[in-house]
Amino acid sequence: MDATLIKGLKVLEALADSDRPQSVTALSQRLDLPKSNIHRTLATLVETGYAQRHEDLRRYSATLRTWEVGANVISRNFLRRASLPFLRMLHQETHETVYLAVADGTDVLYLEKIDALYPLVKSIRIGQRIPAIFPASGLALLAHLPDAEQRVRVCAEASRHVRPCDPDAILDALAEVRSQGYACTLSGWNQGATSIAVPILRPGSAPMGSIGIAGPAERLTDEVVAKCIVTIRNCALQIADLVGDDIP
Amino acid sequence: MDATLIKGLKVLEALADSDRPQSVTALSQRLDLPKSNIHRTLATLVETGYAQRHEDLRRYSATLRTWEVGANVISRNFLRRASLPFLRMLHQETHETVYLAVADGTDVLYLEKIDALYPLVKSIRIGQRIPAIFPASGLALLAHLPDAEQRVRVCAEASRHVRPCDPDAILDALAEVRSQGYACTLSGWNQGATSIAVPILRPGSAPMGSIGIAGPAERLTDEVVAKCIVTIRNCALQIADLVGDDIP
DNA sequence: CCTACTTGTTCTATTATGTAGAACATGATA
DNA sequence: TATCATGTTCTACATAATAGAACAAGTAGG
Repeated sequence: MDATLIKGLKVLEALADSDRPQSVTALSQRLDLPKSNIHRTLATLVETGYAQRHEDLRRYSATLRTWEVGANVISRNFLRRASLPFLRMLHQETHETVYLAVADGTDVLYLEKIDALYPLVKSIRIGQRIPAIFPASGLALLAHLPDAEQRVRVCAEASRHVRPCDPDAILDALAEVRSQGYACTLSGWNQGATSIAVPILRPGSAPMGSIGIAGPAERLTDEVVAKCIVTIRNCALQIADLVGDDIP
Repeated sequence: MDATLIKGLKVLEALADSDRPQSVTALSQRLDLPKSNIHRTLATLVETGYAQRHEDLRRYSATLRTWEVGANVISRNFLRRASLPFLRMLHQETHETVYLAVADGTDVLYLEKIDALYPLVKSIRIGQRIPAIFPASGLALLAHLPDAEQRVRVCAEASRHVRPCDPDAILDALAEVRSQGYACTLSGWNQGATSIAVPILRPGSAPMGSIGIAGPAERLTDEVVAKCIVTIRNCALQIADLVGDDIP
């Protein structure tokens, strides 16, 4: 129900992840909706300040309005607020890229990141969504789910990819991640990048998020990693305490 | 037109700037819409992932979905991307809070900020909107508008406030800001905070944005300020060059 | 324990409102 | 100039959203 609202949001999403302004017909084809429909929806979005017309009057793009509303939401996110000082500390100590991620369905969503002075070539982006089975941040989160839930999510996601990703292999890896308390991908998602992630755990419920560090394999040697893990784990514990106090 | 879409966006906005989850009736009163209307709109927002129900099933709040879509928009914003390295540099050199703002109607919108180690008590927030006539960032932007436009915006905004803000006094201040090339508020918006802002100018069109620095008056003495202005102005020039190359 | 009150949900008649498809306008391309 | 693609407007139509009330389910107070 509320088809108009759904369509409007879809149009907005389409505009938001387009590199260039979109024409009515382009959107019409992409969303499989009649042109007249898109036309009116865009008029409404322009009127409400969520979209704007390009100078040539033929193309439309998203304004910063969506971002502004979204910034409101994230600014109240308690996990992120609690984690920020620890991310800063972690960055200060390691000088590498550090991040905070949460689980969202079978994906991870990156809530915050502080880049190293020389950031990775293919670095993650704040607000980015990645299938949880690939990055360290995702593995750390999946590892501490109840077994049944874990299996469901891994299988659901693995089946979507053509790449060799055997569910059982992933589940085995997750078992190890759980026992050692952290996840480490050597060059899984980013080539040449090592990434370590530690879950933020609250006893008796699903992990709230994960924090971690990423950097080039040359800098993140075994010794460095070993040292980092202690620090990161410490941060995760403190964050969990902070959040636990406030959200029972 | 598209009343449903407008209502849906309004409900989403209302959720996004609520500290706590909102009930159907609360939203109904706040937006002056029938309960049944809100009820259905919320159901749609939940279905599309933009809102979620609280555990008690009686209250609703915004999910991170809006933020995620908005993050997509801001990540493509060229001014912000061009400015980021300079903001980092500025922060490295001064160790104070630095920011990037753009004009939006009679307001300024803060696109980016890097906090000092000990941030101001009442610091600005990324995504925050403030009447342009108050902060240094806004004055720097207003100062370089055509006179007519400037007058319109200042008067429009000044009339909305009960506080003593005489349009003519502001316009005089703006003339000075324009001639000296930067804006400086000693304790205008934040008490005890000094803020300096420099416009990012492109010849022949409205200023694209402003960058600046903010810190406690004790640290930002006259000498420090004088030194900062040179650096900031330099950054602004380089950003303008960068953006000018790409967006003709 | 019962009564009032608030709040969420469902129902229904009504009509407005958005829909689809085509026709029209516009401007670019060859 | 003719053709094509694309944006815009129109219109008859039926769907889909509306408002208001009625109903259900808790809550608080006496």
